[in-house]
Amino acid sequence: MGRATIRDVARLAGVSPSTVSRVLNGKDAGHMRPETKERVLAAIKALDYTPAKAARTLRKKKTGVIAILLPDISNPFFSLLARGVAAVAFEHGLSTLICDSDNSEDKENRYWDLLRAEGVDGVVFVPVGRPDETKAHRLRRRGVDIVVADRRVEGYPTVEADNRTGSASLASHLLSLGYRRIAYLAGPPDVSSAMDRLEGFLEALRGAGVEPVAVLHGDFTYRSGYVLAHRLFSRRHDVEAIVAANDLMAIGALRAAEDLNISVPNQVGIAGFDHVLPADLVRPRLTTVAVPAYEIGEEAMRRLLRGDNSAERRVLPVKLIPGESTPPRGGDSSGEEARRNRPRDKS
Amino acid sequence: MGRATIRDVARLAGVSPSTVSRVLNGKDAGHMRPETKERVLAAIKALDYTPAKAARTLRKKKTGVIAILLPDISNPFFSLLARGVAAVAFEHGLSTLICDSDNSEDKENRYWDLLRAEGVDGVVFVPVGRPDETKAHRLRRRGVDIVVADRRVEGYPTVEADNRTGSASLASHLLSLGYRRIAYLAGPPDVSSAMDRLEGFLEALRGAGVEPVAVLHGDFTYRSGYVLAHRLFSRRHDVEAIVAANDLMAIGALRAAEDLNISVPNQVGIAGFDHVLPADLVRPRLTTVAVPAYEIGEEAMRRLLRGDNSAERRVLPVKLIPGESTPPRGGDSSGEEARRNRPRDKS
DNA sequence: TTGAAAGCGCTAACAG
DNA sequence: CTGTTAGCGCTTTCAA
Repeated sequence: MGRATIRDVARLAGVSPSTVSRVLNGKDAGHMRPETKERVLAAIKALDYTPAKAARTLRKKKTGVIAILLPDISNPFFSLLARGVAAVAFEHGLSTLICDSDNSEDKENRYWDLLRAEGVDGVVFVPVGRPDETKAHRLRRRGVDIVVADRRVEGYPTVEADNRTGSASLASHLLSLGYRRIAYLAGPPDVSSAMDRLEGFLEALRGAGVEPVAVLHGDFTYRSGYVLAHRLFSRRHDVEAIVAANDLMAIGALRAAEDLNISVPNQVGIAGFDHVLPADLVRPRLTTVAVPAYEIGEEAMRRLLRGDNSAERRVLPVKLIPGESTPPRGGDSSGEEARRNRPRDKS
Repeated sequence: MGRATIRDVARLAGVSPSTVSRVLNGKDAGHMRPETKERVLAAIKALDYTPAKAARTLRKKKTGVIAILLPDISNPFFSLLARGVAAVAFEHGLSTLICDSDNSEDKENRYWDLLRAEGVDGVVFVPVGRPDETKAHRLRRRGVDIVVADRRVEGYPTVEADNRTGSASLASHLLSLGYRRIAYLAGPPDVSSAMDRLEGFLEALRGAGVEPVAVLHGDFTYRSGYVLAHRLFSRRHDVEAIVAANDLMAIGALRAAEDLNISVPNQVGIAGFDHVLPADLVRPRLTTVAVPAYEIGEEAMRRLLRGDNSAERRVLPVKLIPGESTPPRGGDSSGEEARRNRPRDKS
């Protein structure tokens, strides 16, 4: 019933606990009689022995556990990122504790306390907003490495996507297709990736002498995309395209248009960011920018393993994915597709 | 640098370690001088002390960690279920270790070993296929509770959805709408929920004297739905409806139809199961059956907390969600919607 | 090449 | 009401 201990194994093998420990830890390099080792191994198998991690942790002050603290595991972008982290961790014999802060800074802070008590060896952190750095700092001071993923936090190693460039290329793409009256549904102002996307977009637009017809801030959820687009459509009737800071918001906008009998892409074009699965499932297929979520997770975990604590930013490239939701429009585009009718619907 | 210990706190507060421990564990019920407690609390704060979990675990033989072992965290159904588990666990001060077996029985088995070493207090288990019960049994023999979620494993407590009834009601729904030539895209034969859905469906069909035109097995992924439907369409041209064992496969079928220029729902109706977010995002909106994934997770975790080890099955109700992907067709339906043209496309 | 002994940080009798 | 003591299961000097 009660699990076997190292002493049980030692007794059965007729050796001392230290010897068993040495076998367990591969500290028998060369200088251990093969026969002794055999006996120990046999005893381990006979008793179905597994070393208690807690005891080992207590001695070594290493838990073999890393955590990933993120805002919402049911968001496909984050679950992909988490998979990337876990895969690399698993390869290196580390366990992954997934902590879902549920988009709440309060819960996030409670998780920091938990992680501290748990004694995790490292944390991949996707902050909810502008994080209360003190919590993270305290852990860090105790020698726990922290790598921030997908977003930026001052003074921390970061692995993120090239949001600025990607967003700029999306803007150029739309401009080249003939879109001019463009509204932007941004993410939360305190999230770096959201702001990078917004700024990259505006910069490219302004570089071409174009001003957005509106910039509204949401919170990256499907719901907020729907609400913002709905509001926008009821206020303005001249929008040619809506660009959202992520795919879920873009899909929300798509649904809002649908509910208002505004045809996409005939009357209005829509684009997103991330290239998560739903962006491909939706019709018209979303024009978006592919962000390598899984790879961001992998790279963040690798930095953790490397103990790379420099505040350096690692930026992964992104890729424009043209979809059917933004067909060519107006006069100056290449226009290989037949022009759709684009009557403007009043109200 | 090195974290403070209980002795440091005791020294600073001028008390013994046991007193600090008592404060920490709320074992001061009534009989502790308030002033003493104050001093301890002050010392704890002054030293920014957090008890080391490893040491506590070593003594109490409880880690305060539960695990959820599942096939794919990036599947929206499972990530929702995981959230339900984690939410209840968090409420009770337990940490959740999410283990993603990546649909591989081998990885699943390696995770069992890890969980054993980790000394988790309980496991919510969504098996990949028909699980190698020996691994789970060994843990169980050590007093670790295991609750199986979403699927059934002989001899284990189970929390699942009423797949059979839900699938039967979906079948009846389609029959009442006038569908007769129906193909079924099933899940893996060794997964109980897949088989329950299949059997419930066939039973209802046969109860009405109808035989399915085909039954093909896939693996619950979007991809397999696409492939199977593609194959089906190229072999038969008389299918009136495709019903898939889950929404992702149904969406795959939707895309296959699209790629073959078969109009949904005009030429063929499509239905799924689960009611995950993508089912609502897709157009036509999918007819499906809502499965309470989050609640399954919550209930599984609650059983774990209760130590309810009986092999009893807890079955949660599901709900038919009619969508636009299966409009009324043929003669015997109520037909509140205008009939669509339904020419059969050859090739 | 192996064993003995000390102790990681905490909790739980048992005293007082 | 509080302190003393004895480990939990493991690793790691230090000796032999």
